[in-house]
Amino acid sequence: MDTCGSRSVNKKDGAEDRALRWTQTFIPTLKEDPAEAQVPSHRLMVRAGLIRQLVAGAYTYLPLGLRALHKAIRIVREEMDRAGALEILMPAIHPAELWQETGRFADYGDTLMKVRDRKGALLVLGPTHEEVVTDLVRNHINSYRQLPVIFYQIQTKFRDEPRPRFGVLRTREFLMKDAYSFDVDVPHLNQSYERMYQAYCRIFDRCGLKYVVVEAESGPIGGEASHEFMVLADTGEDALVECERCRYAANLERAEIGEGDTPPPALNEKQLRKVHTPGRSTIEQVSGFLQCLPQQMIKTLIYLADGEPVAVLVRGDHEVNENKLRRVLGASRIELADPDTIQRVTGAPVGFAGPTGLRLKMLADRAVMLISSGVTGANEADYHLVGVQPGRDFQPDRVADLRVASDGDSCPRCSGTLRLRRGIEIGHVFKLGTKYSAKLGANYLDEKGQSHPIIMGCYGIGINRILAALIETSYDAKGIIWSVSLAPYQVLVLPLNVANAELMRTAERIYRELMEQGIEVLLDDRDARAGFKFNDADLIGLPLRVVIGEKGLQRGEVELKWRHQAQSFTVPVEQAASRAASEIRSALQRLA
RNA sequence: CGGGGUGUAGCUCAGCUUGGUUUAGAGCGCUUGGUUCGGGACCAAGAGGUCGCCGGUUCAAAUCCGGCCACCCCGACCA
Repeated sequence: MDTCGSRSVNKKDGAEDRALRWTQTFIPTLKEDPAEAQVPSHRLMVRAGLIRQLVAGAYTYLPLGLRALHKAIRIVREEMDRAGALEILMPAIHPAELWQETGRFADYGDTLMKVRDRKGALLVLGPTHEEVVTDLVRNHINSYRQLPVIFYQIQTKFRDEPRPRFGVLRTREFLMKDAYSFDVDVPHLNQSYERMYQAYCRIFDRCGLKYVVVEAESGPIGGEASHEFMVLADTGEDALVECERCRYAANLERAEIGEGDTPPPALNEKQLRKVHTPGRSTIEQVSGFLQCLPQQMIKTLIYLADGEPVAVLVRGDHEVNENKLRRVLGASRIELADPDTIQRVTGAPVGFAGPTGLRLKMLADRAVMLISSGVTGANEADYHLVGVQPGRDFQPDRVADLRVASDGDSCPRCSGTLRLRRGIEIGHVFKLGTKYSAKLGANYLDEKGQSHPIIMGCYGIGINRILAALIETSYDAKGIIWSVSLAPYQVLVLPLNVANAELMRTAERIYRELMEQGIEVLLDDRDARAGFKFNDADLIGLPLRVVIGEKGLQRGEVELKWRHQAQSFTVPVEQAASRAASEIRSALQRLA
């Protein structure tokens, strides 16, 4: 590109600091909110000139956004290296056959992006890389002497999401740090896992994020244990619970519930009695019709566990947690039964099933057993039973924690209370075990020459989400409030009047001195009014602002202001750069 | 995939119901000149649009009808 063309208005600028002068870089700020942006991070990232959308779920990172992204990448890379993980770079295009080997070609379904090459061969755009690393390892690692090893990469992933949304929070193309550990046995896996877990804590601490670590379901990736790193935000897509008293926290998909359920008020019905409830099949309809509370009702759901029908009882105001159900039953596949099956096993249409007289394997949530007199379906169309007493009128085969936790439930670990929160998932660590190594034949030979599948773990971080999550939790009415560690630049030098030569000389000097001290600085050399520049400064949210104005200069002073603080302070001109530099250094120190 | 919404200038939107005085508009942004200059200034003159695409109705379509596409929202789904 020709840099000497029409844009070189400021002739004194060399190419070397182009990115450091506002007039020479590209920061397209917007005064108005973009119509499509719903959440704060999306709105502000667009308005502050960090990103622009190309299609649904794919964004261009502009210079400011890219700088912040690079900051996050750098922190992640430093901590991965420090934890002893080895950086590699795997391809984004994978042969479909590799995915068919593990069965995930089918499991991933439409989320997998597929392309055909010129020969007609089917390729997959990698949504994650278990298959590819495991293929690498099976071909090149075969001895216990080569273990343990952790590989990681920072690479673009592709997932054809059913619904990309919330700006950079859920996209079809995104940057992910994915790491994979390989160990000889579970104790060693646990060590690798712990190492990654600690590295994640350091990464997110350094980013300045406030996060909680929650116990999580491992999802379709499989495995036995997993934790998610969540940034609490009302706009987050994930629901989780957090104990008010102890450190217990879990994704809602996983959250256990303590035994402290309080029984609902008893009905006035002591005897079992059949009542006519024409056309009332939902909890809402029946409780309204019979003038009872939903929590006095017993909801009877017929599930198919690996094809076998089972009855699952929960209180009317509760929901079944299918993950818990699957685990309790030891089943691999759980689904709600179809209407035909329900008619066949209960003798009634959907909405009238009940435990009394039901000849089926029956599981009940603990809260159900505390109902002293309840309402439930009569296994007969248009009839319900009232005065139902667990133990007397039915006896489940098993009582367990089967429901989705809700706000106010008791903590499974202490006597505290669980609170429902929303969060943004920024990192996830899993113990995979041998799921992939067994399928792909990634084995090692032990000291005795015996072959075993390698024990794996996998560890992901959504790099783009780090930025979005930070902004989502750190902004005000004026704009973004960056942490020092992720900010695209650390200091903004803002001369108020670029036409004043002496003032500009001072600004340039402070700017040079800051650069010499290794501080990342942006000089707002635009010929614009003060208010305009202040508003843009607040919008892009650089941590420290140095304002050089005529009045201050007459007193020999410049103004320093932290973006996150309301008050500014003045320092003598000659100390401005060193003071700003030391402020930044100590702020960085606090995050390290 | 189901339901809803929106596509008009770089951005935010009006105009569409009731087709023709609209030669397609406003504000912001952009260009030029001037006045201003510590919290999104003012005046003047400009540049910028196949009204998402294709077809239909009509003497006449941004406006009515049909189809398609894109984007957004709710749900389902999902790291």
